[in-house]
Amino acid sequence: MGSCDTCVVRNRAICAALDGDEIEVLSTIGRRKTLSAGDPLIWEGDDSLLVANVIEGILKLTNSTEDGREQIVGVVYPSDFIGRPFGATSGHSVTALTDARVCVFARSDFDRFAGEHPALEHKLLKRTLDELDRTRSWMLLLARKSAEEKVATFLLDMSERLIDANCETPSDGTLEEFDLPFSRQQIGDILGVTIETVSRQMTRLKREGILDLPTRRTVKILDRPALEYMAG
Amino acid sequence: MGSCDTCVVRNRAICAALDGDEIEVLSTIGRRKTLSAGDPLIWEGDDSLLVANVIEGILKLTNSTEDGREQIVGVVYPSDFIGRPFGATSGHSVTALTDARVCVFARSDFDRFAGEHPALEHKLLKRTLDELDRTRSWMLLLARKSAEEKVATFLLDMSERLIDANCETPSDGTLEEFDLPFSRQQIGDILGVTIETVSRQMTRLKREGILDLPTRRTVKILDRPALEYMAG
DNA sequence: CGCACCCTTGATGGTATTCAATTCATGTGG
DNA sequence: CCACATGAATTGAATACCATCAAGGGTGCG
Repeated sequence: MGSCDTCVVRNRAICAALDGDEIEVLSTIGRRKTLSAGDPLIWEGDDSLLVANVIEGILKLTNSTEDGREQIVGVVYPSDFIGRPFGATSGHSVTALTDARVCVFARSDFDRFAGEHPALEHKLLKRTLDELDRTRSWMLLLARKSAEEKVATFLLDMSERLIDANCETPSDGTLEEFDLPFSRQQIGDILGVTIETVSRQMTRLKREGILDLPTRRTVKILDRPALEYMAG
Repeated sequence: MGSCDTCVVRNRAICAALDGDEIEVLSTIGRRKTLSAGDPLIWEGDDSLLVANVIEGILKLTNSTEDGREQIVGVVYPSDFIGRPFGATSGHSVTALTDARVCVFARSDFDRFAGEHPALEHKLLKRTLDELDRTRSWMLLLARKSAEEKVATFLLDMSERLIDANCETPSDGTLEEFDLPFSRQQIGDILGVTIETVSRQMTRLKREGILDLPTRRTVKILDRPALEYMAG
């Protein structure tokens, strides 16, 4: 039932393309779903049965080899879109990293609705193009950067991404202290290195006075220029 | 001028979404452009001024670090779409790998036209979603696979991609002998390894009787199951 | 024929992985 | 409240893999 009126991402998600009447219809085909950290939503290779908008929380998209090596190929935040419309199967798994709430649609329902609402498809297209650009830039990091550069790039990337999420954002637009929403293992899975390598690079950055690590999840950037230099 | 009537990719490119009258209009805003192997079309970071359809030839999309390391983040074939509509800047360079012909549009013209033709945007959206899936799968290869697995995966991928291009395709849908459209250096840039590593893996595959390499550009798969096993 | 370019092959070294042990944080029950 | 268990993170040592550096081969083209 229509809870779109109170939806916190109503104006940031692709739904923003719709007017009051249209959103009313969309709300009849979608439903809220709550996930606990670690819960899977979609499995790699499965039939593409559902798509969703993220309302709250963080989820990972992963690809795996048969022998169990895993790579995080994307991370989605509130207002981001999940799933594979207009396609038979999902190319990757989707799993909640934190407790999360999503707004799910049966793919067939969504496909039909989208076909009738070009403005919605337009927003989805822009989002997908952005995501493709971001993904391609990340390929350079995965394929060519050293572990040091990877970790430095990752930390700078996080300090940007978490600005919205953090209400105490300073006006100059940089966030020097924040809590990582990822474990060391997950950071490794994002960067394509082992947990030990992540750990060693982090402690080195701390030892060199570029970072402070008050707790395992907290990062404080002390020397941003140096970090940017290391990012390559 | 309207050369769409004779365009060889008319029914495969996104233009297939348009009827006769519409294609007439589109043809007035697009123009053919011929590229020689090595010619750049778009530079990474530049303002996004043009988009294009590939008519003939193969082009690479690349990202580079400041110190000159290059990664091929995508390869486009005839009927594929190039460029960044609805966006300010291009995230990657586009360069012809072979002699090529493309159909270019000023981005602003294309954006306007696309906005008025939802069917075109729909096709573009599907293409972009496909490309995003492919790109994400490639991330697993770049980040986690060994050089051996990378080369094996690459060769299998090529044997699939080149089926269309090759008219003598056998009915069973596998292509066991083909010419690589890439130099060893370019293969390295695609796989995120050095040219020497590519060379060593190729000769090893030959020595083990899995491949034959009659010329530098020609590959003949002798033992596909073994190659698939190596691909991981 | 000779030059240029691409590719191959060899020797060496560096970086990240792997395996292993220890420390640290968190939560549970006595 | 503290001992203890559990899982995460760190640290260390040894190894493997790939990059780098360097030289030589082959192919095609003027």
